[in-house]
Amino acid sequence: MLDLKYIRQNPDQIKQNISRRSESYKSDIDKIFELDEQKRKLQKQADAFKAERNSLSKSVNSPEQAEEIKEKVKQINQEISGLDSALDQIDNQIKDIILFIPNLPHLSVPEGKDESQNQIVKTWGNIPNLANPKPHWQIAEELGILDFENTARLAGARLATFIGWGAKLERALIQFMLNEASSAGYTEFAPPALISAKTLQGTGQLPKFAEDLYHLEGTDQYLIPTAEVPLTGFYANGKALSEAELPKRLCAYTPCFRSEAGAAGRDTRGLIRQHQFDKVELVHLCKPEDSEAEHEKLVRQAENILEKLNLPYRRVLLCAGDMGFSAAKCYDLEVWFPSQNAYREISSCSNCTDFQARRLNLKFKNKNGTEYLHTLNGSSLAVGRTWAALLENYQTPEGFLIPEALWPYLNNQKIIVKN
RNA sequence: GGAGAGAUGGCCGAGCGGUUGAAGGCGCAGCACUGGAAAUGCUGUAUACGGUUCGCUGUAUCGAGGGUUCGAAUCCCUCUCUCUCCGCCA
Repeated sequence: MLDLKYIRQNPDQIKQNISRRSESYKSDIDKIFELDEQKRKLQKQADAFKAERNSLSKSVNSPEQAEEIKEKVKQINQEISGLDSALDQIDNQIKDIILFIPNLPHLSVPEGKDESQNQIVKTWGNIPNLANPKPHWQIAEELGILDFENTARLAGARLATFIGWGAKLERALIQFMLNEASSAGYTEFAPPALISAKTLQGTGQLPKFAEDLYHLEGTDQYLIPTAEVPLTGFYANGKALSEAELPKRLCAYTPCFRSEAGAAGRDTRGLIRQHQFDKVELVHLCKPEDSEAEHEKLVRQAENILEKLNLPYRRVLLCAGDMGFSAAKCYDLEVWFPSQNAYREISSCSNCTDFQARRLNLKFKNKNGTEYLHTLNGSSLAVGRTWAALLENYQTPEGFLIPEALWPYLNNQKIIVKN
């Protein structure tokens, strides 16, 4: 959520910046500016009436005196309730608009409307030299370690079952990723996969992206689309964190659930786009002045996983028009998929500045009072896509090789072949 | 799911219709005392929004929402959460 006070003071600057995402937000800013002016005018009037009522009530010392002012206060109360309900209405109107406006792009974010204008920051690793690379689903189904067909009958499309070494590899990757985060100083969490509408509003998935989520009928709960939601929301309990405990660096493995509305026809085969997938997520909570450095640190932590698994990847800085709703700046990590002859997203690392913190009321305390935190999140990594990338990049005619970093997690198994 | 008890500032805890935005204590900060510290003493110590001549000042907030009243932390209603007991259950 943008800062109302900041909109009030710098409407033109905000309009200019937000239109880097899309011109359509300019009129929203104008509307908010207008409503805010009305609101302050009404509040001033209401406060004056309330002050008068308070001083009249305080002046009462006897029942007789109360009789004298009853009529007067009743009139004042009528004025107040009229003004208060008008204020309420304006507040709701502002909220209805502001909750749908995305974060302002950071100054270092390049101009651009879509992914074609993203900037490749770096490229790492050697692309394997494979004659006719098979896609991961073919390798996996030949080995009998991944199933889509029976799963579709059991549960529906865009869902998979890992079997045997496939299941073990999935579990090993989770364990490996969590251990890497732990040894880098992250605190491990195991949050619920159910989350309230309120928290989703706090992190920015609601109200705008409701159709992307699974909603539990008859409740205000949803399945989490990412552990970012419970982790970022965890300390939003109204109590400010102390400056000394910052930065907080959290990690969690969770399943993630996405309806993939609007993705019909895209990535229909394989593990790239599923309704349920595993992910290890990193979240940083820090002081505003630290968030850029924390962002670099977070991306490096995710890159470290790819490097230890020796998977070729590149880092991409997203342009203003391609960033997610809550992000002010975002790096995507893209891993090489030989069968597609392309890099595909495997992690998205965002600096959300104070955007989520303001929605969640997430603050810390310093000498001068309280201040909104900056929140950052990133995958480290999407497990299913990592699983798929390993099979493709390490494929052999008979199966695939396990990268050395995972040997300890798989009883020193070094290669998976058909038995 | 059933029965009961409770929710007050960073923490503990008083208040149960008006000078209470909230006693008292703890904690924290500053000052004094000290060679330094402890102990002691004094002073200060919620948040949000608005106005401001930037000194202040108005409004709101005692789990949340609504009601009664000239006036609500205090009375009434609804909801949420926590604890205890019972039931059910991985």
